[in-house]
Amino acid sequence: MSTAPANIAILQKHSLTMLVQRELERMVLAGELMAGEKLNELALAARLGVSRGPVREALRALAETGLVRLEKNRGVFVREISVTEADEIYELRATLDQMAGRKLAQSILPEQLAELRAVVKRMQDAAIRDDREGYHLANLRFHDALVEFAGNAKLIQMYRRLVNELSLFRRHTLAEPRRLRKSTLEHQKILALIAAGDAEGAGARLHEHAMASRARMHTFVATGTAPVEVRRASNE
Amino acid sequence: MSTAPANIAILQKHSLTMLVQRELERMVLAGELMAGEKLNELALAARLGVSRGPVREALRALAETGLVRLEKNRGVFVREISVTEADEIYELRATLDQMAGRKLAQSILPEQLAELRAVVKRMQDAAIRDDREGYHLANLRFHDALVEFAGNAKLIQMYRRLVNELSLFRRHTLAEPRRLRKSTLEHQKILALIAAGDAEGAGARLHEHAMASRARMHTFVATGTAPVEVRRASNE
DNA sequence: GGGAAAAAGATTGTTGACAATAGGCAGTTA
DNA sequence: TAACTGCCTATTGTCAACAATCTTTTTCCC
Repeated sequence: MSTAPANIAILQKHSLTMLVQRELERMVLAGELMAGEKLNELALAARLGVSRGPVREALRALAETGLVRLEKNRGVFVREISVTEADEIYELRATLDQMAGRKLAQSILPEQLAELRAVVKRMQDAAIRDDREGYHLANLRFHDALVEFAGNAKLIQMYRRLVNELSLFRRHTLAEPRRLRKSTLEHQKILALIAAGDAEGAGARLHEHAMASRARMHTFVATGTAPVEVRRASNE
Repeated sequence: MSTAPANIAILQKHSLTMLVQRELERMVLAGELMAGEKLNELALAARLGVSRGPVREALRALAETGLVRLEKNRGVFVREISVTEADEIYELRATLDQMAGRKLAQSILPEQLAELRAVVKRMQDAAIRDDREGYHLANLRFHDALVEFAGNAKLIQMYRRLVNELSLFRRHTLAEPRRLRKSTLEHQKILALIAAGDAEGAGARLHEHAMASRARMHTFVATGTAPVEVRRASNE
């Protein structure tokens, strides 16, 4: 445990409800609470060292963000995202990505461009090392930063909510090495279009990019395996 | 009051928290609770005939939807939407409208088309009678139906949340009669594009449509009056 | 009279207790 | 054996009381 003064300072700014909400969200996103799992109020309260009140309030809030589902008199469950719903989210995300790309191409600052390039570099390194987890994290960060830099607070809020919900979908189709390298190139291309100020081009490319990952999800669901990349006639 | 059996049935399906949440949302959207107003938990509980528990839970949920704002140890306030934020919402809504139009143009059913045409008819009638309230309602319904018929549950959920938040923005720039008639024509044009299956055209037109209303909002905010329509050289 | 300090009041944050419901178990009946 | 009935337990829904914090009013000093 940490020092008492620090905890006091934290409590002065945040209520227990907010802390519990944040912690529960973390647990869900980290997979400590699994999709479909039933959440016992008393058990959670005991685990977090608070009473049921704050836990209930936090769960009500989380239900609104889509991370949990309430059933009257039956309890709270970590939400399960169906293929249909995941599909809808992918589609929406494609639209939001497109909007972000369009906006960012018209407004990007040098330091933002530098950060995005650094992230792509991390993706590249991860791809070379075949570090799928690292690649995945960098990929998330790339798109999050893209949307963040677009400068629309509501957009980033909605985008993050969608990404969170999607994380409840069955664990990501971990791609094969070839896909990682190819995807890195796609990100570089997107970044180039943004840097060039090509709003429509960047937007279209991002939309495609998101829809392609939606298609891969479908293939994965249908076959139960990562889709085999069709070997292109070109190099590699 | 209604009959006892009916109330029992309602309570069996919905908890007090859910009922309170729904009622509070209604009150906020109806303007019974005004933007910026402080909400007293005890007063609300008394007014609704429940204890503070359900009220607090409902308020936590509403905070997540953006209708209220929480300040620790200070209370809950009906959210106020700044011009900046309204601007962001308008922009996002334009993107979502575009997506809805694109999708709907590829999938619309005869009965959906009929319903949308009926709504436009209501707009037309309201415009002729100079019934601004009626026009406004029909306009809301048109866009809501459009998004609903697009067939993406997440999309409609997001869209409605944005529209709700926007209703907290200072009361709508009630347009002059000429604008009403012109706007009706725009809706007819949009519907025609959708009916013709022109996905890109419908989407683009809807985006424009939403961005124009954003621009009118800005003019309204800047001048404090409804923007005067620039008389076009063409026929009325 | 003005302003700071202190006390009083009001409101929120948190807790524990009670009531109501769902789900499981045993016992009974056909 | 299968299905039904009635208890029992675990869990959720709701409430009221207590503690902590903020706000307002009063008091006191200059």
